[in-house]
Amino acid sequence: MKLESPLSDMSTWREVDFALNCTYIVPDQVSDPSFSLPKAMTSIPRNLTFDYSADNEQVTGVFSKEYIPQGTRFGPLQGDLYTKDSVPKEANRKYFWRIYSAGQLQHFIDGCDVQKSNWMRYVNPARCLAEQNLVACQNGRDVYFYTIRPVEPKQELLVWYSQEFAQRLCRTSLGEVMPSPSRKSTEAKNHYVSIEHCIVQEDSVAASLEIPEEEKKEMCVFFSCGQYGNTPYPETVSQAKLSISVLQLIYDMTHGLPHTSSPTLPPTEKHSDEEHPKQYLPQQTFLQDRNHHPSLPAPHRGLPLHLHGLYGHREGLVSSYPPLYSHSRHLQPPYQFLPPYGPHYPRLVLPSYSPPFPSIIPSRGSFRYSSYLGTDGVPYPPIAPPNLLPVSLPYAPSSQGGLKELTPNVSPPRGAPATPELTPPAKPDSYHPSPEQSPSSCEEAMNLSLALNKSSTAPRNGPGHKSLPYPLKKQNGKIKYECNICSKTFGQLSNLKVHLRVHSGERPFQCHLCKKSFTQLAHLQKHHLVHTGEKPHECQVCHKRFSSTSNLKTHLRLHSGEKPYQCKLCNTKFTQYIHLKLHRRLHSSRDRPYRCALCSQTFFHRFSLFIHQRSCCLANSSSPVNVHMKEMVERFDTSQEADTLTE
DNA sequence: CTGGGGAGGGGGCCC
DNA sequence: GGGGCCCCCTCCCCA
Repeated sequence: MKLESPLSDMSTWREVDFALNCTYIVPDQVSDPSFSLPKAMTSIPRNLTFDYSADNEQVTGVFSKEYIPQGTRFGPLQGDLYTKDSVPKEANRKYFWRIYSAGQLQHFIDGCDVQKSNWMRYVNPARCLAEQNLVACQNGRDVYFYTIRPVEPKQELLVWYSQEFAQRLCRTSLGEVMPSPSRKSTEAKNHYVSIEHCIVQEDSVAASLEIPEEEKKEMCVFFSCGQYGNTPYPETVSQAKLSISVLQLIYDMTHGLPHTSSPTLPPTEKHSDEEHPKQYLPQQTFLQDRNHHPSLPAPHRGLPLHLHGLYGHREGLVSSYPPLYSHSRHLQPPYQFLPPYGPHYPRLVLPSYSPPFPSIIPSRGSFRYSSYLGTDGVPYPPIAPPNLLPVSLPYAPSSQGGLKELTPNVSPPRGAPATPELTPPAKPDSYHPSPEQSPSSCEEAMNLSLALNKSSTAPRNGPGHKSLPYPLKKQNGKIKYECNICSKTFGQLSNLKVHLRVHSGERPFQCHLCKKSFTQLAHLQKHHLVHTGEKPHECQVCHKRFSSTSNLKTHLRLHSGEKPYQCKLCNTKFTQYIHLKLHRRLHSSRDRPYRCALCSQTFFHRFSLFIHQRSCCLANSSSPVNVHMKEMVERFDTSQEADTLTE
């Protein structure tokens, strides 16, 4: 059984890891005030679309219009903000999201009001892992949705909480109310039995684990709640306990039982999704999917919707099967993280994006960090030192509410899995959290700025944060402004501010005609030529006209005969670098002259071989880190920078 | 597969 | 300091 899907790589991520390592940022559409629709409708990004009910009266879900890569961030969620004490009495809590700070509930984001909220309110909760493609994370004080797998065109976006998110909810919602399985009371044992009976039947996964027999049941439950992999056992068990508690709460709530009764979940019934399209599945399907056991049954399809924890009968979502993501400390970067991408996915977050082999890269002025974006423009997954990261992003999407919704839609259960207030906030230590679940780790998840730079003197706030003192550096006697995300420096603050849009996803300049938006006015102005057909730049030789000087310059090479890009293997020359790149693919690996004596891998450049032998060849070749290093070396080897190096 | 054009994005410099 | 202009780079599309 292999657990090497891209998802398995993200399964160990904490919320901060999503913030750090997400590959693409998709900001909301900037609402046009002339639209007669509320922000919740108009803010939807271009690559998404709504699905409507048969009468076109209500939004029933959010679908992708095109392929969306794994590791894409949407958000943040917008809405009214309420503190615990300022929640209006008449508030509809079904769209509440709870925001925590230092383990304490800090405020709610209420997505109910379509004028104040954004499109994310319409994202439906996933019924099982198999269909979940978004994970909700609290980064800073915002909630973002990250794609945890590629989303195919016309696929519905379905979200569920991150592990940490769910744990916060559970911890504060359940408190001491739930029986702790660790007590091994009769009650708890019954609890185990019923859970096992209903959820963990035929589990061959746990059977394959080398854990004490008597504890496999706990593991099974744990697996059923979305956990898997080689998470250290004690931690795993604690997760199982938590999940059991949540399951029980859901069951009790939906059966009108007091929390402490032991559940007897209904027997398996077979219903097709067609018959009950919106019924929500418990986590047995997680077990199947995650562990590649397609043959395993998927019981409990007959469970009523609320039993699956989407929207409780009182208010909002109940977190019934949250723990999708282990918060294991053994974070592995998402090395298989680079699917194809589309034009809507700007390059983004490159935390501390120094070259991968800084100590051995020759110091050349032309060797820019952007080289490591790869020549195909796809950023490498960063190897981010844990103390360097983007925290809260600097620019909140512009909020232009004040519009009227034509077709009000405020009725769950369709809608995002909000985080309702189930019970009064619990005492922090109510269920003996493991070290991983300690308030400190909780704080880490919720207040990234505190968590990440505790030992650093670097500014704790995100770029563009109000209080951000832009880090200054002196280089050759000149003041440089440093980006605290990617450490790139700029001679002028304005340049840094523009640069920060790369990370924030802010695109303040929008084309009135096609609604495309840009980071710089000049780009918008250039773009306008697309619509006007204007071509201001004329070739003096053939009088052909071009919209940009760059394209004219490329064109002029045709007249001059200049072909600056040459293949080192066959000496073929090209006028454009992209052509050389495509050409080079034709050369098979045997054409690469530099071969590693240890692993037989070949390279175009000696220096690549040098890097390879000192970085990844000798290491365990199957480790994700090493796989990533190999990819980096491969990209370097085929990059323009490598060509410019002297032997 | 090659070659040409179109378009977008990042960043430096100057006003 | 902010904005405008310009250049370079990269990628995509298509013949």
